[in-house]
Amino acid sequence: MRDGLTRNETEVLALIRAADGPLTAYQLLNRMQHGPGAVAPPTVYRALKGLEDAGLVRKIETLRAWAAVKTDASGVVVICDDCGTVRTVTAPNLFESLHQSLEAEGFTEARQTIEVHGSCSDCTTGHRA
Amino acid sequence: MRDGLTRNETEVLALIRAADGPLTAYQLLNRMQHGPGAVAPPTVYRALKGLEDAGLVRKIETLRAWAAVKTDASGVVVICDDCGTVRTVTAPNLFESLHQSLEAEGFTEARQTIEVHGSCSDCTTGHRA
DNA sequence: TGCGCCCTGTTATGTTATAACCTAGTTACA
DNA sequence: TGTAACTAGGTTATAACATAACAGGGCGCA
Repeated sequence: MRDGLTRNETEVLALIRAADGPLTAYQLLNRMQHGPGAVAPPTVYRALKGLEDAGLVRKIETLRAWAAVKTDASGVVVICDDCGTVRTVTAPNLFESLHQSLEAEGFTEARQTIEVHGSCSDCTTGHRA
Repeated sequence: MRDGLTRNETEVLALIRAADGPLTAYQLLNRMQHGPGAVAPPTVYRALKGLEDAGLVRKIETLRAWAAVKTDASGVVVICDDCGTVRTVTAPNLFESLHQSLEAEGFTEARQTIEVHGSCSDCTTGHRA
């Protein structure tokens, strides 16, 4: 039974939360190496695994990077390719619709990955170049 | 203007179509090396890029593997974790629902990745262990 | 004290993907 | 014919991502 985060998990979570967008495992590794002590890839990946199991962090498959997005949210992951931010957008109908389509095929879903790339409202309306 | 497939593209497409499930780039590489001539990773990746641009194959992000699935199909990618097969399931309502949710957020979609893992009807009904 | 468990460190390696540069064939056209 | 422009492909090297396997230390507890 796990009731808290380990030292490495805490550090990784803090780094991800402090970042503007998702971070790759090796970006995390670099940042951790600026502190004291040696850090190797397995340290980062173990922490990410723990955080993912705890539902605190999620891997963005299309970016091979990790974001502080709740995994239990019934939302799709939305990635702005201009500013790099990642959010979830709730789309309850979507999951219902998906489930129905799959059920009709006799397919039993275990997990979905739904990631949408595009441009967020801030970037579209020209807040940035 | 491209009006046909190159030699490497033809070979890669044939290998993917002949396979039961998706193949990784390095599985393709191995199979191509059984033929005459040297083959290196860029050869495979270039061919995959061409086939993807032509809409003939698609990368399954969650598997880091490639399948002969049309990219223009308005369907979600469905992967059976038991037998490894990949198909698309059409879910027109889903894309409509997704588009509406994103529009409401002011998000302009460029491309979606929707992959569902689970168990297909054949495997669920016990045709296999 | 001794055992098991969890977390961490360490070394090495496996896997996936691309950069950069070079060569050959084809076409277009002055 | 000569050559510029383009496309495909080959080659070398390396970048980027991920995990296997083993060792040690701290802690709870019989």
